[in-house]
Amino acid sequence: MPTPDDTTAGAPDVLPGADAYGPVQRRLLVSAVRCFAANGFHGTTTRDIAGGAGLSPAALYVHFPSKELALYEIVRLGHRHAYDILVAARADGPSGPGERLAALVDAYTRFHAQWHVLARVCQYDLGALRPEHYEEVLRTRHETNEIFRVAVAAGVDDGTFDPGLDVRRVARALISLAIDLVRWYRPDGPETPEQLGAFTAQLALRLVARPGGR
Amino acid sequence: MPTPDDTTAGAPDVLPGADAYGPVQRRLLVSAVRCFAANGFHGTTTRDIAGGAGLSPAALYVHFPSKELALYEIVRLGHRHAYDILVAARADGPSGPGERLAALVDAYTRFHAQWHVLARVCQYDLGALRPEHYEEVLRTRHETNEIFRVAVAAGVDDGTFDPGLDVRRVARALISLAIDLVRWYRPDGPETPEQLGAFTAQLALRLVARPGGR
DNA sequence: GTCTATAGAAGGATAGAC
DNA sequence: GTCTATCCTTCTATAGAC
Repeated sequence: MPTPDDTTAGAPDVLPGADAYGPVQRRLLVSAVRCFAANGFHGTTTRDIAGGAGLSPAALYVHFPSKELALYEIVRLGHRHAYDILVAARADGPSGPGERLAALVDAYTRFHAQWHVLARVCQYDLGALRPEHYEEVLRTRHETNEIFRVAVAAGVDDGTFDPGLDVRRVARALISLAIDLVRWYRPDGPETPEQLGAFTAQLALRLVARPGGR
Repeated sequence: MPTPDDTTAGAPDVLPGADAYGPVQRRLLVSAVRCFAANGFHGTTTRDIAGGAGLSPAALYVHFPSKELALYEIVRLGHRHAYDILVAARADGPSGPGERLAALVDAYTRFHAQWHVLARVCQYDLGALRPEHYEEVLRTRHETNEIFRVAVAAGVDDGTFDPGLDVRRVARALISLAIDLVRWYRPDGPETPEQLGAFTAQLALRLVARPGGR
């Protein structure tokens, strides 16, 4: 669906929901995401960002009041998109706690693989946000994590999962499995996002399974 | 064992094996680890590092030829220490594949929690290393990961673990569980490194268990 | 080995022409 | 909205006194 042509009009492969921006803003955000992912916020200059979008250094400030606000826009977009994907996965079709949890882990893992450039920025550069922006992002993260905790708790409560599970810790582990891949995932590797999602979902079901059950 | 007194002589709580350095180098490295962990390599100035050690900006260059080499020293120390801990855990006592894998995951998790400030730098700031230093660190990481792959394979081969396991992917998942905690672990939280290690080791055994077995 | 002082380069952000 | 030019700050690293 997305074309790699980010010079003209295509929605680039590092920015979901890029349609919400004008073409120049979009090019700047795409350039910023790539720069931040490669060198971190503090390792990226405003000249890098503008240059990557084919603009002069000053042009950045026509579209964003500061480098930090460009980062905030990116991080907000990424977190919002991840949240939306989980909500959609949760609503998808009627199913029991196992299927539902597997769908969530699958979707969350696929998200981090498919948008790994953006996801990397969302995980590694949070500390560069100003305190008020950081707090706002943390709120979204909390809601996202809560989806997993509720999904694990549902299976524990109705007896589908191991009743002895520590819900918060298990949910945290599932989130770790999905997120940590931004540290090592490369799109030219042997695994597709779909394969990674399916495998991680399998692991999730192993983690919550009843001891003797199958 | 370590005292929080890093002004005079104590081995500080962010630098294992600090005895290998002189007192001033040690103070500089401790300051650098804390700064890098808090703000990243590019977000840290040489003044921050020197100031944190109670020295003038120029003093850093008496002990390290550049900021990057101070980072390299830190990252090398952290990776070496993690590797040593795994080798020690692997050698500890006679046991089957399950006990051995649990011991590895336990030790690796405890390491990342106990030395979370250092571990954070080792995970987040690798990209700031010069290429030749980065390559060297990658070699150590490969050896570390190999320990987990061998431990998983041993249990698969002798039938203790699920024979259908994908060894590389499962080992990678176990490593993810241990490493990802540097992203969220805080020492003032409700869990001790020991509790985290024990819990993650439990999860590891669930991941490798035979489908029907207990 | 530590300091003060500073060189020399690069960074974030702005001014003003077009 | 984009450009060139530049302000002013901050940065890494060095010079030279003590």
